[in-house]
Amino acid sequence: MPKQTFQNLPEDKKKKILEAAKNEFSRVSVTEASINNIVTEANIARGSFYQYFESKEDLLLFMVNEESEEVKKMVDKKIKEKGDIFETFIFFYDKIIKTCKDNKDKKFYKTVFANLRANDNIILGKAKEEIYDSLIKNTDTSQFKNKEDLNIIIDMLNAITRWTIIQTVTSNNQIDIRDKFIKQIEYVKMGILKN
Amino acid sequence: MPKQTFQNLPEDKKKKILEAAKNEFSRVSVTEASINNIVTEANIARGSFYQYFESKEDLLLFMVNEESEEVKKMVDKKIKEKGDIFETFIFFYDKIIKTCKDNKDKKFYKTVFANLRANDNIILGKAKEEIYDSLIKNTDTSQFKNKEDLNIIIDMLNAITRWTIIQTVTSNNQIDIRDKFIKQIEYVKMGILKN
DNA sequence: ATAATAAATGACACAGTGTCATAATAATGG
DNA sequence: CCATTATTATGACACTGTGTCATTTATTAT
Repeated sequence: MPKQTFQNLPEDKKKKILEAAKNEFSRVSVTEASINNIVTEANIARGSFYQYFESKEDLLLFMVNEESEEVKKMVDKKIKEKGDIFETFIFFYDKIIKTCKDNKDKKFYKTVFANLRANDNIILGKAKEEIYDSLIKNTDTSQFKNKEDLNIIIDMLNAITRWTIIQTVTSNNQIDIRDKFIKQIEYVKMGILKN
Repeated sequence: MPKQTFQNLPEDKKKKILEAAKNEFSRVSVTEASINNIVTEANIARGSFYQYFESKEDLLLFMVNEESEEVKKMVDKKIKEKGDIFETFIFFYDKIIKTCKDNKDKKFYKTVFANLRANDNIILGKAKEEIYDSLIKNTDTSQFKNKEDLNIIIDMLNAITRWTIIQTVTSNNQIDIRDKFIKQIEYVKMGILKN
């Protein structure tokens, strides 16, 4: 989280810094991002950056967090509606892709997702845990063969959805990919094999 | 691929360089890896590195390639044996994990896998395409509900396996994770829902 | 022995990092 | 109102790293 100093800043200054950061993080991954570029564009001294943030990772996390919270709320609502875990994961996928497409941030989220580490989650920070908990609590397992395996199933759906999101973001024919995704979810529900 | 100059080097010199590189790549991701560290440990001049390799990415790819080829051959053999795509993916998983555990390289593969980009595949280079082709060609789809969806199914299995590998490599209780993986594959085969 | 080819070297110019002592600005209260 | 204290801003500094290239050294072939 950004330091208090940053929080205290006048709105327009904050905005300018975040804008500059967004440009840099749209260009390259966090690791390759240059603090120099950010401070130059934002017209602040190099030292100031370190007054505001622990690191560039800290800054990026902060920028992504807000959106994570948003998605969390919507997913939470969705699962509570019908308890349908499959529908909810498709909804989650659509939500993320929509976020990527929002014109302003187009390149930003694309770059962020494409440069996730193998181990990183799409949803970061505590929002991730909270979504997981909500899914566990609110999923209707009455039609499941085995209710105790809910966590395993969520994990699997997560793996598939995550991979699809990344494919989508780094590709062009996005409709095709979504169709495949829907089919995959169907297979998970009903099985690949006959009988 | 390394330049001819590197290929021409005496074996022990090559070995020393690869050894140094392995240490560095075990420490941090490619992006963070320092060519300086490698040349210092290998006792070669900085300029020499660039006589041998295009970049550190080039070097890492070369180091991983051999293993990729190895895995490719074994997977190819496996799928040709019975045509069982599910069994083959589990076999693939076990193969990769075994590679990671090979004492010498323990940290190396762990670091490599943990630092994959979202979009990178576990198997790199042309070996990846070849495995895919072989799976498509040799899978027995006679029990499938829909033979035409084989590519979609492979994609899904790939997503799940990939995620499991990464979880395994970056975690401790690996047996637990493998068990979950087996269950997930079973669900994919038979479906989560009753009837 | 000499010419030609290949390999090795490290200085160079550049880009980026995080820190820190100091300067500028704002807030507080007597 | 000024003085003191707290907060914010600054950029030089010492580092570590990058890729290049003219030059030196070694090897090979004639």
